[in-house]
Amino acid sequence: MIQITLPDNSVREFAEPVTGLEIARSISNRLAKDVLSVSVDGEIWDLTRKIDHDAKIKLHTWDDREGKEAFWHSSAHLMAEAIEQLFPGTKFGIGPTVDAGFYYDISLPGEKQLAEKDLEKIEQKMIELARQKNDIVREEISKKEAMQLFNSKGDEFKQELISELEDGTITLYKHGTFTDLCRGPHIPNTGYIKAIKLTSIAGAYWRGDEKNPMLTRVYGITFPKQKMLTEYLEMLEEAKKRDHRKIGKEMELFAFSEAVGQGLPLWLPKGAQLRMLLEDFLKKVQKKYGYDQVITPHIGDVNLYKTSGHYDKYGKDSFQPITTPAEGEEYLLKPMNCPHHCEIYKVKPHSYKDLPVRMAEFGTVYRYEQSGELHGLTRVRGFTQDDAHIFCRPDQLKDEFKKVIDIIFIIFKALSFEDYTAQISLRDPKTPEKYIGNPENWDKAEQAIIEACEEKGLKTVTETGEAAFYGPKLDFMIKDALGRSWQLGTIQVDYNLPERFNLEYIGSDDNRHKPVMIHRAPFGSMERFVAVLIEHTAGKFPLWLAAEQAVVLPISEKYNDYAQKVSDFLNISDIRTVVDDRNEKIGRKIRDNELKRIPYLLIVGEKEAESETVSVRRQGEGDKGVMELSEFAELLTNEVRNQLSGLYN
RNA sequence: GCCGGAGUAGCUCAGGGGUAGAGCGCAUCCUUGGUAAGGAUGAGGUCACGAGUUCAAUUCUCGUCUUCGGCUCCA
Repeated sequence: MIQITLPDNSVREFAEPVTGLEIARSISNRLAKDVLSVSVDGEIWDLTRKIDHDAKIKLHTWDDREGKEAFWHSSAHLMAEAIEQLFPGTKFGIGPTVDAGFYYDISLPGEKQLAEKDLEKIEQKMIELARQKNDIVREEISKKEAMQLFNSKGDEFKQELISELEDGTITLYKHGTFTDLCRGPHIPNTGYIKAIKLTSIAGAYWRGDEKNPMLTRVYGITFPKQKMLTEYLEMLEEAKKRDHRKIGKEMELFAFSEAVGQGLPLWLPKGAQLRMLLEDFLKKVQKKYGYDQVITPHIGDVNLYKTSGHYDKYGKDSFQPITTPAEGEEYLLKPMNCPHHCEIYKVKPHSYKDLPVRMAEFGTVYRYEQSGELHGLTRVRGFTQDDAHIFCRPDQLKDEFKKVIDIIFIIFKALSFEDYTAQISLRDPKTPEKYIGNPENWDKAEQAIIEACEEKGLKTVTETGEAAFYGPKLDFMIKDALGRSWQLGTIQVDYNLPERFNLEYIGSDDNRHKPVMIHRAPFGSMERFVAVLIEHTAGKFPLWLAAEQAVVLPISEKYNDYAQKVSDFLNISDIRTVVDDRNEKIGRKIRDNELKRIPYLLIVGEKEAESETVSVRRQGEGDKGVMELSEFAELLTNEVRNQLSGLYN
């Protein structure tokens, strides 16, 4: 008797070894149709593999990551089969799954290059092969046999992979005419794959090392239903519409100019307005939390960055030093603000009573990012960090950390960022050489972060080995409406710079002590934050951030004067208002201004002019009825105040 | 930086060895209108830049720059 325990702890008994598929069938036919893979005592198996011992299992369908992975992994094999049939002699690297789909790294025979046109041919072939419903069969093989097999195929990539595997653990998967070295698991047969889209071709170095030959990487995605592919493609279209590069151009927020240089954003008036509103908001919050605003230059003596250690780390990847008429004098565009802030700390001696010192600056930094890495506003060569450094006593660390978390909460609330994850990055104790500072301090800092998060009720994920070389950190990742994850805010503990800059305070014991530094940037950088904000809101910013909060639309030119009066009144009431006095019909003005994403449209004609009112329309929501001017102003003021309540409470 | 696409009007894009087209936007005029596109006329382009092939290049070839998708690197 074999006892199979299901996730709900119910137990099913089978007289003989049983496959995942058979178990699913014993539960329901529907499940048998949907199931893609099975976990057996935590290990993911093929559905067709016999379970010959008592086990805890879980059946995975398309709704589970494990199910999708088996499906896409099999799809990668199917693609490889199609490519091998179309281009005999192709060598194969690796073909794993990714977040959305899969890829396979291949090396085509001779000088053959794959072009976009070829993708369609491969898709066709894949569909043809999928329809054959070939069983995907697992086979255990000795290392020697495996080597011989791929040697006969002349595939040095697979041989390299095999050479690193242990004998007795090597498995092959076969279907149709194709055999691959693979750990699995796979779906039972290729017929499950109904809809196929190969999405792109890219170059990729073998094993991710630029010293190795470059392979051709083919990306694709597949689905068990045609309809799912259609929906996926529609979702991609939706994502394109939200792209901050597109919206930024459309709304005239920012631009790039070849004449100025790659990766150097130009903030247009409306983008600058948006950015300044964000900065002013954060400045107010920071003031409330006891920060002092400072200002430092854009360049600094190269020795400053040698002291800080940034020269070693960024020097070769950065803009080259600026020389001066003086012999041997060199300056660097600053890659970081912290060295300057350390020097500010050193301007005068500090008593333990002065701490914490909190220094904030919207500091613009320059880093020579690789040209291929530049991307809209999310990765640029000159950007402004909403940087601040907190110099505190070790006993203040946790408290200060908690206060920074509070600031981040206020910001997230003001921008309705609800779906975020917080990641604690700790050092990897196995590689102490990667980190500087003594382990005792590291322990204290890591503990302080963990406790601060707990006390703030922050749900976190912990990643070991992801810490910066100088200290552990807490990062905030925001998911946009399409589920893509972006890293924004960061809080980092640093014992390194106080050491390097020899920072001190006089303790109550009259001795000199080293302060602890916290680096923090709730937005991360203004550029990236605005990019994410654009994608999150699709350009429909919350009222408090809209460059134009209301637009007055006169029904005809006869009411332009009244419209101007309305606009003047609202502007005096601190509501950013403009007038659309173009010679157009009201329907046209409504359409154009809706598309400009202005939150409130105020229609004024004969009735409104007589009664000193406005007819209010909310962007995306339509007619809201007629209101007194003062009533409308109050409505907006309250809405803004409500959005910024974190600041005022 | 590497691999592969792309660069035509302000924007989105079509075209193609004989010096260019659409829609939107813009300008002027008509229209003076009540909740998502009123009408007419017109102005805009060294077809990214440089070289080569050719009687002739925006079109073909090469290089450069920029940009897009990846890779690598990285806050």
